[in-house]
Amino acid sequence: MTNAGDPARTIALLWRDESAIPRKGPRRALTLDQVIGAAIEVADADGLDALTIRRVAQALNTSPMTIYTHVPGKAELLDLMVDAVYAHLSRTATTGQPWRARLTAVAQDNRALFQDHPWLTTVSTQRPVLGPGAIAKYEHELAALDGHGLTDVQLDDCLTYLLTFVHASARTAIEAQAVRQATALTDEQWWASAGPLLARVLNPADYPLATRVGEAAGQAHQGAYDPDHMYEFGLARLLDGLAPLLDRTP
Amino acid sequence: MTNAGDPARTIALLWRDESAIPRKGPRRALTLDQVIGAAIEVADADGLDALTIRRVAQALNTSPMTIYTHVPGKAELLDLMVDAVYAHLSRTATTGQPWRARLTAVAQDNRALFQDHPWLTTVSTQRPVLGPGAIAKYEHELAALDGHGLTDVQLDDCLTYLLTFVHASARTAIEAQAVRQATALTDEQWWASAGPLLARVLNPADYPLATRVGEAAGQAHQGAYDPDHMYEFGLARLLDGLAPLLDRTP
DNA sequence: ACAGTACTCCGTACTATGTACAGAGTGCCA
DNA sequence: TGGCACTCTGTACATAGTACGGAGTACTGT
Repeated sequence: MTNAGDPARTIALLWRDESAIPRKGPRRALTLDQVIGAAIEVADADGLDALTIRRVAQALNTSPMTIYTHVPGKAELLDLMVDAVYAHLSRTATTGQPWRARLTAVAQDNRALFQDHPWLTTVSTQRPVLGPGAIAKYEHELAALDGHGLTDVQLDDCLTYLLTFVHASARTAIEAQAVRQATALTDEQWWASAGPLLARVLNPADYPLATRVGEAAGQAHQGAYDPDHMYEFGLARLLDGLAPLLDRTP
Repeated sequence: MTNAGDPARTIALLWRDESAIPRKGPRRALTLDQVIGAAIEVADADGLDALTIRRVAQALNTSPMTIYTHVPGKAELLDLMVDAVYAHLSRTATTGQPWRARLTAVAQDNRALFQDHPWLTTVSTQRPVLGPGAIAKYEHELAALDGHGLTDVQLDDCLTYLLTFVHASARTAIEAQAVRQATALTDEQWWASAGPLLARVLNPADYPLATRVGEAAGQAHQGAYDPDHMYEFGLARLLDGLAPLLDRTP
């Protein structure tokens, strides 16, 4: 989805390169930031599916094609949206604290970002968006890992590993919520409808572990995946896994 | 995307419930499995975006609307596709081996699955597809974790944690590849185009860590994220993180 | 045997979306 | 003051999912 078209144009837009701004023609009624802001509002409110050029234009009281005078296409608009929310990421200061606290804060900040902008879990961000927001975020997060004798490559590895985890667990959480809304069924209702049917076709003796564990997990998390629990559990494992690398220099 | 519509209908389809098969009307020219198979072939070859009802119909030499006599809609078709590929997952036998080997095998099997069916990383699988393939997969994978004194809930937690990791890292790998194909640029070409521009707008002094580490990581992985390296690194950390839970009973 | 009816198959058509194109108007620069 | 680069906008096209309805088919109860 992201990163289509001319990289030069995208980078000029991301960094608001003055030299790329045309000097002729009528005064524009909107700024780029207004377009990006409107797009983010739409996506925050109704998700990526609802993010259409027409919808953004409507929010800005203009015509769809006007959007294209600010942005080459939808893919570039997404890149700009991503960088904009990265720029506003809350960056908890944790200098001097132990590494577990610092990494927990980084994870927490990212988790909050995904909660505020659920669509962010959905956009592909390969060939990472190289805007000022993204770079600043990277700088801040690397700082949380610095000073433990890691090589530069390891620094990047550890951070990527952490962010991948937060991304994935946020994605799961958001998806669960989205499905619930889309279906307009609570998990209990869904199970009430699907459960009996499943019982008719599924023979527990064929899948002893699956039925036992599935039931136990379902009970424990009241009928569904529990995103908060998954996050807590995963983060604890993740930090334990990094300990051998980070506990050398305190 | 997935899990829309009537859960009862979906489950009946997933389990090929005989009692849900109509007894009247003309003999059908296609079986459900043919439809699913054709859909999987399309998605394997050209990705989820290319998976359209019209395309599946074409592959089966029939009309688009005929597909709808087999499947209520595209969402249900996706559920069926997911369960079908789960059913064919390679299940490496590892009974008796140490837990690290067993979990590595589970991860590897899933990784291979994602490589064979890249679209699988993209489909939302919340409110997990409860078909025979998915359950059999769950049963097999739980077995790899069983016998270390974990509670049922912990069993589920650990497995989910592992699968989330494999899913996320596969997703990153696939996305990187997809972008490369879509852009028709190699990473070197892309950087050649974007690099100089970036150098003009980005002041390295503002982001010392980011530029240093970014460059080091870029060099080490020859210009881009290296999915294989990310997977190896992540899996090692992941197993280290699970060790405190699993090393108690051998 | 025969009607009724619940199916399958499929052409048509509606809606939504990204975006190309072209025309009209506007304001900087030589 | 002309010219041209640019903005704004209406129209239009291609591609989706899928609702609808009609024609034909085969199982069911009489």
